[in-house]
Amino acid sequence: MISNRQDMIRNYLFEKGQTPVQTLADVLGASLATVRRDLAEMEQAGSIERLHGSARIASGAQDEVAFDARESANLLAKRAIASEAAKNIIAGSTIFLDAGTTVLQLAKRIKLLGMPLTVFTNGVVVAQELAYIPEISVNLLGGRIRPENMSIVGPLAERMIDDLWFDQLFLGASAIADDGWLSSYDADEARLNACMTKRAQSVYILADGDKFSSRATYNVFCLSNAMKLITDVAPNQAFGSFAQKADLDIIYAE
Amino acid sequence: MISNRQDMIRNYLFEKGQTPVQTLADVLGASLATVRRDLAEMEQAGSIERLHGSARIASGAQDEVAFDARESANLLAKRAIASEAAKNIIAGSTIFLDAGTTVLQLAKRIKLLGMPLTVFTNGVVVAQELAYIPEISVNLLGGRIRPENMSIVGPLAERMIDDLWFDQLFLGASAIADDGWLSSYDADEARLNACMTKRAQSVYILADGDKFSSRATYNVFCLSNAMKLITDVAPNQAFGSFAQKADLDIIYAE
DNA sequence: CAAAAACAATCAAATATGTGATTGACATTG
DNA sequence: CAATGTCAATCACATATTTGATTGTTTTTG
Repeated sequence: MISNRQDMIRNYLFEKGQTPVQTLADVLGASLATVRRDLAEMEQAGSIERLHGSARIASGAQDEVAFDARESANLLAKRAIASEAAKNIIAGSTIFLDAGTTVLQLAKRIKLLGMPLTVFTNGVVVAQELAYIPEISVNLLGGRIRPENMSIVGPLAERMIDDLWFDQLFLGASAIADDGWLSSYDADEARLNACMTKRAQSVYILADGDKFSSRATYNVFCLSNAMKLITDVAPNQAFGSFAQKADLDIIYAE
Repeated sequence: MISNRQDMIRNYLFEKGQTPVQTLADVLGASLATVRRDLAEMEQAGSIERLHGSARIASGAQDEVAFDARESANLLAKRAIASEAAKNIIAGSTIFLDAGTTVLQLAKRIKLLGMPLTVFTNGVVVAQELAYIPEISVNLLGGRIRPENMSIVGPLAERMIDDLWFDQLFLGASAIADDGWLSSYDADEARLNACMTKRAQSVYILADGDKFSSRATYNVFCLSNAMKLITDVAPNQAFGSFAQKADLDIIYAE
């Protein structure tokens, strides 16, 4: 249970910020000595910083923890959606995989497919997941790395995508409002996602139930009946009426 | 010693290919049961394939093992060279890091520098190493991923590099012949490396002693006195005379 | 500078893990 | 289909690791 407790410490520090060692020991039901040992290890590994009597997430590791947290959030739903999405992939085609955590699960599914494919992606982790599969040729967009989710964004990436064409695009969503608009927390990412949809034959949006009825800062585009939405639960009334009006193609996983 | 033994199995299978379980048990001095358990784990993890009575490296994992092996080969020398190279980096500059295992060690050193930097690289692992450092802006070249060392190569990468300019370029070398020619095992990588040198103010070549007096298939370029070579041991007679004639700038680490 | 708190180091007990031998089930081969 | 070899599961034993208490030292703070 060692790594488990360290994960708990990480998560606690991430949520509550700087915390006294005593508090951590209380919360975890472990002794001070044990907590201190864990903290020493984690400091060595660079994921936290210790002060006298307390600890906090290392300034550089914030994004890393956040990414891990998002990856495991609603994991079962993401897996189900990914499996459903994978059914639509045909051997020999050229597909684009977005850089979200849901799409990362799709990459893990694709790995098991054993199909020849050409994959483009702007997700560094996605690329790494597929790189060693001999049947799959993996290409990465160029540009600035956005550490929050290890995605590649910026003008260099946008320009590169303009010269490409994909059979299928698999896009994760940060937030989907009831009026059908997708939005993102990062301006560059929103722009890039919008660009992608213009360069693909067919577009799949992957979103678990948590993403509905929420908005992020930057609009990406509005769902249309040219796209397919893959999700795990039936959306609410308000979105449902939009979906019906827009004749939206919704696929339910599991 | 658990992971150690599994590493030994991996390496043995990598060198000798498909091997009976009995042989592995003999070589490792462990019981059949233990070896089988290890094999079961490693199969689960996807790094090997088991047949009846024997095992071999999984077809997809060849490159991964080879990369790990290269990373730990002559590690101390690489670290020393990396430390020496890091001394030349000045805060606020824009540098390019190649995708080799020696340069990966340099990235690990840079991580500890705590300097603001703009880093471009064609090494996915290098990019990942630095991505979470807040002071450092990391940019990745776009293009095809060459799984052998997780580098990005190909025409897309070459085109992208043509629009960029770097203060310093740090280049790893696969092989350095006695006549001063660098060479590489991959055509694309050789081309890309050659391109890089034209886009940088100053060029540093990082090469441990193992790289001297050897040649790979594809020529990259010939060392000149416009470049600096960082290495750990004095090269041999033949190379020495070339270095003197070319007025080569050689920096010795450690 | 003195009191209080936090710390690292050490130790013994508890727990977890790795290990080889044995068994019966399964697969391969002639 | 029979003989051989390979396998996964289980057991008991040995070894490593984790853990909390205790110690003396270091750091902080009033």
